[in-house]
Amino acid sequence: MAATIKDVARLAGVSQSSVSRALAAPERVRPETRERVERAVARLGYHPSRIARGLSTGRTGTIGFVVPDIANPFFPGIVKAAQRRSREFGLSVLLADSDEDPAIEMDLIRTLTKQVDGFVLCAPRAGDDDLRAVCDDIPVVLLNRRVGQLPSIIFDNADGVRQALAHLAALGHRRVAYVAGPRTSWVNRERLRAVRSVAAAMRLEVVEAGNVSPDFEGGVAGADLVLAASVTAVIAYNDMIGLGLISRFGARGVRVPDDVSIIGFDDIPASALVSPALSTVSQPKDRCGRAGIDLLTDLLNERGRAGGARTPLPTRLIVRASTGPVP
Amino acid sequence: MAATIKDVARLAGVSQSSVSRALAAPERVRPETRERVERAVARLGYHPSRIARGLSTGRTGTIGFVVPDIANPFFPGIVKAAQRRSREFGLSVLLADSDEDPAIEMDLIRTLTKQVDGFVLCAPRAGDDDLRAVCDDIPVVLLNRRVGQLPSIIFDNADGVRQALAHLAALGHRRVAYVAGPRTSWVNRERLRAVRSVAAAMRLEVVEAGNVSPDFEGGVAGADLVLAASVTAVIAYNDMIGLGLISRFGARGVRVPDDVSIIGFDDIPASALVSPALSTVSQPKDRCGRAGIDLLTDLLNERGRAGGARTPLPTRLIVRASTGPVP
DNA sequence: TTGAAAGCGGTACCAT
DNA sequence: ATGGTACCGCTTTCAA
Repeated sequence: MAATIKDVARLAGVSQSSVSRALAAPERVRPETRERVERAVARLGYHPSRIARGLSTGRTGTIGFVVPDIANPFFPGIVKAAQRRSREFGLSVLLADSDEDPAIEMDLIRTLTKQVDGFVLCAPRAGDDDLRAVCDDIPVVLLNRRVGQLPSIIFDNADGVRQALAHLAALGHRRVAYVAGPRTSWVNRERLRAVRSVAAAMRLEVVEAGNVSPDFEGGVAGADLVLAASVTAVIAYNDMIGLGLISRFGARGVRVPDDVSIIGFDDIPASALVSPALSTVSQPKDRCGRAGIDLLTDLLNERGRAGGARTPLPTRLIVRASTGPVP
Repeated sequence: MAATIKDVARLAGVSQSSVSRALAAPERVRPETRERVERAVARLGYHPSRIARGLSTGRTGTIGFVVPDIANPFFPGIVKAAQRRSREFGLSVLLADSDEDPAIEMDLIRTLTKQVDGFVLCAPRAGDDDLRAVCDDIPVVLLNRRVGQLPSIIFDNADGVRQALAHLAALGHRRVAYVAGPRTSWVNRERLRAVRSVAAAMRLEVVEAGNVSPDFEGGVAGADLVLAASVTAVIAYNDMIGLGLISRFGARGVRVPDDVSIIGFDDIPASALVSPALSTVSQPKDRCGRAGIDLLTDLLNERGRAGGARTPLPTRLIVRASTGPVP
């Protein structure tokens, strides 16, 4: 079977220790020794076993990455960036999908804990206390969620809302609906809070519709709620809802943006493809994934333990065809 | 730190061996012993270390899942199903994204090999020989790709093409374009071959356009190629290309489906959302992901080593607004 | 600079 | 049914 460090040692005519050293700290062995080892390694096609190494070092070289739903187009971008960054550090990514279920999420975390050096929890659905408990056992970085002082990377939701409302106000809208996502979503609460305070500051009227599920069907359902509220513009919790709104409005003969303007959140790929294309508050998913890994590796190396108070990542409004002047 | 098997043994007043047995083969220890162990386990919150176990058993309980691009909406469905199924077996999934690069793909496989029990390679981009080499080292299941007799799960592309062409023929179309995806894609070659032979049998004329990249931009580029060929219908290598076609046709004033009909492959979520909605050949992604894991676990348990000649998974044409009668 | 040996946390064989 | 013990492959003292 696969060559072990012993095989290399024998072939090179040195001890295991020397092989280990030659690989981990080349400067600590005589050049000649190093060369003999290297030759043996090459001849045998030797790759050290990560799990054996893990057993003795306590480091697995693997990080756990948990997402609520990999089929939700918001997450792949983040996962991909995290994956790339991890590769640069020589780390593997153990991806787990919790199916939006807090119980499965905690279960996943529990079983993976022995297998990974740390976790990146992307928009975790678990409760604050559960999350805090996990953090006591193992390094954890939260993405898109803030829990006390736990290390986390978040987007500047409030500023995104501000940009969206400013855009609508500039177009003359005075009465705006917010179609809310899941009550359990931290991000939803953030956006809702921002909508309220910013709208008040801008003297806009706000109608809250929902909560609806954060998908296309949720948007379809939300559309009728919105129509009953006689607003001229809508901000949706996310793009999938926004897409559902567009579709249902079309079916009911409500023209977008002539009769009503729509803005979503997330800038998922489909938003640019539908017509009318959906205006949206875009978030730098790649930066988020990258930053998550960077922060976690810092934690793993005991650097900057505090880490809690990272400034939020900037968001950016993308104006597309779904927003227009007030009718 | 975390409790080890020793701690449990001490607390339960038995030997390590008994603890190990009580956990792995409860029927092989006296009920009383088992109970003492269980109590100790509960009190200590003990979870066996997978990596330590892995070292001695040679099994990691983890499978490697490699995809070319997790951001491609075709893959998340498969990954998710595989993940679910793995959970049922108590296996973890190490997901790796090769960024569509055959070299990265092989690199990933190489480094992960020591860390997983086997691989599921989803639509691998590597060459046949490389793939064969991997299979010699470690159990592997191929998804959406066939290489000799290697174990694999594929879709019935030929039948999908047949359904698509039959639909178009029934609508009166006689001259059809195929917008080809990457030349390196096994699936593209399969579909192209099927288009040729089925069209010949149905006495349809076929024009080949492309190859284009398998994304929205590829479709945009392909649209102009198609227009120059004066056909009344198009089959696209995949839905992303189909979406690009719809968009570009719209921009050039070509009406879909009045002037030209379009059919894609994959049934990605966005296809149902655009307008006109894209007709597409749908493939059972969940079954594929599940079957991949099932086949791999069979392999891991030395059952049904042959496995090569699985019958392809059925595909199904979904007719939506993008196909209509010949102009 | 190098080698011997003691773990890391389990499993599994062999006596008892 | 149970305990003792030799590994699994690698890292890391500790001496030499």
